[in-house]
Amino acid sequence: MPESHADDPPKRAEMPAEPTQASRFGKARTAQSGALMEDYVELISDLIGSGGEARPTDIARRIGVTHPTAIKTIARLKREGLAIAKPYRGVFLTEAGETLAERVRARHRVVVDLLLAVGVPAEAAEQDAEGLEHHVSDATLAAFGRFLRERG
Amino acid sequence: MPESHADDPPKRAEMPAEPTQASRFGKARTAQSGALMEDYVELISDLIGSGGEARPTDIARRIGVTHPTAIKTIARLKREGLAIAKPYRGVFLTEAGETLAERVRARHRVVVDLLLAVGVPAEAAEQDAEGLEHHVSDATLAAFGRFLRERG
DNA sequence: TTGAAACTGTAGCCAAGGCTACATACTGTG
DNA sequence: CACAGTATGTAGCCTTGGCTACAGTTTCAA
Repeated sequence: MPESHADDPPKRAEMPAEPTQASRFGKARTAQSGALMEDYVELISDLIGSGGEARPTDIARRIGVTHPTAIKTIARLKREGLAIAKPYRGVFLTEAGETLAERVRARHRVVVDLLLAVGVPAEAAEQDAEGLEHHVSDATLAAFGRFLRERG
Repeated sequence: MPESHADDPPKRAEMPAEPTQASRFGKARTAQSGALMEDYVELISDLIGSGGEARPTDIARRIGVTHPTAIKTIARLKREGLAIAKPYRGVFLTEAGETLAERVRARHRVVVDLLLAVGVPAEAAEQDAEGLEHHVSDATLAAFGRFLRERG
């Protein structure tokens, strides 16, 4: 969404969400934006790591969307400097993309492990983690790690 | 999004996501759709329960958006049978809306408690719960409840 | 080597969820 | 009771993330 246009001076009428107690909502909402990107980056990294190639069609199938949707998102990945892709030649991650992928993957693991540790059935854990992981803050992630370590 | 159009017969070219191992993504994505609705419904219920009125401006401020955005979302709530609102007269929940609100509230509590129980700092717990709760499946919620009861 | 099949890409549409700008209704004071 | 100020509502625009339809490339097997 509003990807920092750097043009605020004019007027700015209604300033929403001055830090009242409940503007926690805003945070969750904004965070949600990057979720898709993270999924793509993680998947691309996996595909390359385990097979060699990340083709748009495979990505689309794995994410569960049609290929034009995947291609459009990949274009956005490129715009944001996370991936590179020449037409008909597969998708690759930039340095930044790889870094992000690694971070996402690590977080995913911790979330799944935490869910399992508190007794969530394996299947649900894997499935829910996909949705949950994008909303886990650093503080919470750290707490999860601690919990897992302290009761192995 | 594509809210079940009941019109598939024609052609349907590309069927995305036949249950391959990784179509778990789709689930998380779809679930995300209802998140906003849930937040609104919960908030409206809170406002009514604790003060008497749920006005669009208050809702907007609490959610952290401008009032036209809130009004538009409230319109959607009405369309979906979760709320009723006559112009200039505040927003109220339907039976269905109240039921949903109660369910959301209960889930929120469990999620926060679970986070606290595994050692997440209170502030982060409250904040993250807002984003996490919409992705917690029934199975996982049940597991959370069990965990809390069995050690707590 | 040549074509059919599969993959890739483009165009154009839609709904959700944001925003700003403007218009209208309410309400409470003076 | 009038009117200023606030709350509501409307219009119109934007981006994201979906989709279908169609067009252009590659590739692989006859």
